[in-house]
Amino acid sequence: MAGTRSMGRRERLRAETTAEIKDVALELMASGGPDAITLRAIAREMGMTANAIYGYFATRDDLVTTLINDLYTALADAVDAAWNAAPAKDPAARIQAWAAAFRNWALDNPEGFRLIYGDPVPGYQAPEGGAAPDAAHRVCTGITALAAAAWPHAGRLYEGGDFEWSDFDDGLLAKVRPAFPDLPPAAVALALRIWGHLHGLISLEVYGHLRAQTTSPDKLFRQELTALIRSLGMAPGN
Amino acid sequence: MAGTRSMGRRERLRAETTAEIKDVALELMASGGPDAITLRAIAREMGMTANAIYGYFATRDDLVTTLINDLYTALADAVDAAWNAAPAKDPAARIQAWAAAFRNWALDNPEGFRLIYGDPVPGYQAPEGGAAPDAAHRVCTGITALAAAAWPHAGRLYEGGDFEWSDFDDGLLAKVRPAFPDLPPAAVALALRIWGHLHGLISLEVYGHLRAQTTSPDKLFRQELTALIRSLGMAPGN
DNA sequence: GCGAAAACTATACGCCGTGAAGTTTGAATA
DNA sequence: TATTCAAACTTCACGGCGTATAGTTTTCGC
Repeated sequence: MAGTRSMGRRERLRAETTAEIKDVALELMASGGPDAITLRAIAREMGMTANAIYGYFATRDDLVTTLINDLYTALADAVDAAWNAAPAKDPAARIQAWAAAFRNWALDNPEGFRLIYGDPVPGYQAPEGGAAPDAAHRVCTGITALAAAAWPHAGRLYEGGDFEWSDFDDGLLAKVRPAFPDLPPAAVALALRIWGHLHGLISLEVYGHLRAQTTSPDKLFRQELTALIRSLGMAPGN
Repeated sequence: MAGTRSMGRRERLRAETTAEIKDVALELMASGGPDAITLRAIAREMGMTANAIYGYFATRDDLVTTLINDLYTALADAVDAAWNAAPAKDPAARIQAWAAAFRNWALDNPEGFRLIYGDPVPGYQAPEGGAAPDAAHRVCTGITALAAAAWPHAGRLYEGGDFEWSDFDDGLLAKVRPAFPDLPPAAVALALRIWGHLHGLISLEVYGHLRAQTTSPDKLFRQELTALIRSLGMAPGN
């Protein structure tokens, strides 16, 4: 927690308790799935009463929303880091690193993935401008960077499709267009499609649907990456 | 329900009650999401006691499992029908019809889609050889048919990848190999990847994640289909 | 008509989220 | 230092949930 030092004792304790609630909630989720996130269970674990948590989160759904925000931000951080760690001179390697980081995060945090991309809260609506939409836009921007890196090779394959800027969300464009001023709308559409491809395989795997079909999801994902790089007009490394 | 006529009065009533329980459960799910499937709510709607349902389903999860089986079978029927309705002479049209049917079913039955592909029951494991794995294999077989139809054009693009028959589930292969005796393992891998592509875009849309990025998911999916057909070495129609 | 089995109800237990009201605690102020 | 007051926390309560156990009613086969 940043700035803990500058707070008064009271605020510091409050911040620590808030953090502990979230930590315990994540532990419970890791061991028992999203449904195990229970105010009473958290309180039990912390030696408190369930109602005490209402001093920190207005409602159980509020707590879950906060967890989603945190997790989505962590996911976005992870893929950004992988992207930045790969050599900028080698777009194919960057793309592979990005996608592999995405899948690895999902496999390492399956319950987190479910919480982010599933819908644990019935009728849950992400608040406008919250951390989760921001993280979602970061992820999409990452894929757009991926598409942008490949656009010199792939553009001629995917241009057209009569996409216009008005087809996309303003918040997303606010992140994407300044970063890649020369990119056409078709490139953003390509990015969203790539997102869909990766998300599909990963979520089938995380939710256990792939397991019923193949014993080698790793191999399948590797093949997917190779095909992705090729479909972007580039040559896959190693 | 088949064979209703030949049953005794008792069995008939029993079958009707069972069907009503499932119907009410589906209605509740449609209006309030999977969490609204509650034994007490169903019983209330039927003018019964919640415990009466235990005469028909051993547990709430059993009921949900049955619903998943029914829904997955309905989905498999829908895509099979679309496939068969398109002219066999035009593989591209068949593929497009299949994929469009998949998406339409999902958009028409979003809660059903969640029930099938999400994980409403924590730690839920599909029983071996049940209706749901069977429907899953049917869906995968459908996509394999799709890959098989395109294999004459697409094979050279996707062969290799060192896939072997042992990489795939026996139940799936039992359906796939007799139907397409000449197909190599790489074609099944391609089919699973295509499944992933479609599933990804559709599930992002059903779960509301696409809405935060684009206002034209239809256009995006149309583009996806065009790219799919092209990536299979064929020419997209209209 | 009768006995058995099936269908259903009644009651109860332990979970859950959450609201209202009361109590403790600790920091700021007079 | 004594007082005050808000924050932190507890207690009690309500209704909803799945489900186990036991009891009651209905209905079919003989």
